Amino acid sequence: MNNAQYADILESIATLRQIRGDSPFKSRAFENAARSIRKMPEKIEELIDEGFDLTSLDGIGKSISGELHKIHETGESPTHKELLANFPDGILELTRVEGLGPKRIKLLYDELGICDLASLEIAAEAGQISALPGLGQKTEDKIKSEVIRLKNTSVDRIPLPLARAAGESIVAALSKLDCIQKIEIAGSIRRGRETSKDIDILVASKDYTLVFDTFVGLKEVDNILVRGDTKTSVRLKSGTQVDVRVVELWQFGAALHYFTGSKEHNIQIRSRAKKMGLRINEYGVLRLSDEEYIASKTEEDIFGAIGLPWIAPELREGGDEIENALNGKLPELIDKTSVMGDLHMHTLESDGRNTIPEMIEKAKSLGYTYIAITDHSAFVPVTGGMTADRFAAQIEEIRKENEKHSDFTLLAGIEVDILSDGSLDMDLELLKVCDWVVGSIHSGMNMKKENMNQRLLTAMHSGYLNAFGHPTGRILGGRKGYDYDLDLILGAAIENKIAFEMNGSTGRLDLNAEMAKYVSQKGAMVVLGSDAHSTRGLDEMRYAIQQSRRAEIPKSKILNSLSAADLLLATR
DNA sequence: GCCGTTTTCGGCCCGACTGTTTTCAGTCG
Repeated sequence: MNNAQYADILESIATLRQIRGDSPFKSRAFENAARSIRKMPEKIEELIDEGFDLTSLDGIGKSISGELHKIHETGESPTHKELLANFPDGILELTRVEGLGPKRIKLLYDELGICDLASLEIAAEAGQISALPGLGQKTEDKIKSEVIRLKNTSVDRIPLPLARAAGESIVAALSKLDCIQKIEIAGSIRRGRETSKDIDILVASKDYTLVFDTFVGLKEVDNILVRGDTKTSVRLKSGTQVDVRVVELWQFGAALHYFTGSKEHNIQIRSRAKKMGLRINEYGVLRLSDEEYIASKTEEDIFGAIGLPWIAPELREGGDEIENALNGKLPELIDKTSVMGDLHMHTLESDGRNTIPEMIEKAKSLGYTYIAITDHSAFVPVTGGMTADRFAAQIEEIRKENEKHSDFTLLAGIEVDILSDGSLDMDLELLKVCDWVVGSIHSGMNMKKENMNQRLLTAMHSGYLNAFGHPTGRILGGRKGYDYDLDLILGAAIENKIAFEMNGSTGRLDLNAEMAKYVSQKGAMVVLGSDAHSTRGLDEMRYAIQQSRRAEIPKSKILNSLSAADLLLATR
């Protein structure tokens, strides 16, 4: 059983206990433990086998440690089992219904026996819900439309790049208003979580009405969920929820911090403030003794008021970031200026849409001093990949093009297919003379684990690879990824100086932050790549950068933070 | 259930919005 499965059980316990009406603090304890386990790179099973004391982990005490041991031994938690005996399994799906929380779910179950979406729909159609105390016609109508919506949507979370793109389009539209003084995407998108449940946008303006009128009138908007004085939420036609919050300019920093979250980070920050005789809300830091706001304008002010340095949004997940901030142990994070070049991109030579000079021009505008062109090899026909002849010709072309630039280096590279037997889909002599080789899997992804291990080991030991492209093969919200023994392949990669890629392209984010942190801590180098198929695609480097920040990867572990000359030395 | 800049016991963030209420509970982030 992997960490996610342990976390799922703890989360299920948390939700069921809420519905049962237990202390909300006990529920939260299970949620905290679940989150802690989910983002931990070490495998909980191995820790238990090694006799590691789980209570030393964040949010895990004696009781939950005991649960975890029982799950390890028997595959099931007694607490979970007991809860499931009281409530049918399907009751958990009711939490997806907007407007239904634990109290109402319990009421619906106790009074009407509602235990899943199907029985909820029947009761709503029969008018039984509006007859319950505290619930009326509007609630019943809303439930009906929610059931219809949920029947048509299987996923509740959308991949970060899509969420950000949707958010930026709304920001662009609202920014046309003269009354907007400041506008920023907040929430999980700002923190760089790989999927988002909704899009949070913060606005500073004096004309709240105009902002909201414009917002709800946008063509992407399907319907208005709530509209108040300072906050409006809509659902887009795509199904995504967007929340817009408007504050005064002087409150922007406080509001940005509040609206960025995470929820657990905010709880910890506010608890700390409380102990210092302060109260933090979205308007600022309030000194309780005289009810004066002592900080509001910037996030730095908010953190400063409680004796902390500014903490990067990517770190605000309610883990150990506050403790680290206090001890001066916040990791140094890279930013876009740390990335000197992009080492994964495609051109018209395979399935890209732009020429080499066009890619160079865009790369220069991003501040890069080098790029590697890495068109596909021929194995997967749909990519229009290169045969040996074509690759040889492209290397020539790249050498000539490189001559034209004094302040920029164009590297000859390739994204070569790792074939089923682990051999590489290219003339090996050419791999030897080119500058940069990304090895990737694009076929036979469902191979059995043992075979995949052998395939990758063969490739890793070939002596030709510089990087392992999109190393898990997962697609966000889609494909799960290849099955192989990470530690085994990681060892071979380190031995052969092969970097693991953090691929920023839409839908991939592969490696993700958790795995990247793991491989980096184990000693592997990481390379950030856009996997661009057009000049615009080069912008997706920012997702690789942001995930590397979440993973707390130091600059010294990022291969393309080196200059071209040092990169070539390091990969010899 | 967890945890400790005041704590091994007693706290555990804070406010907006809605609907069903005649003053507030429930939900949400």
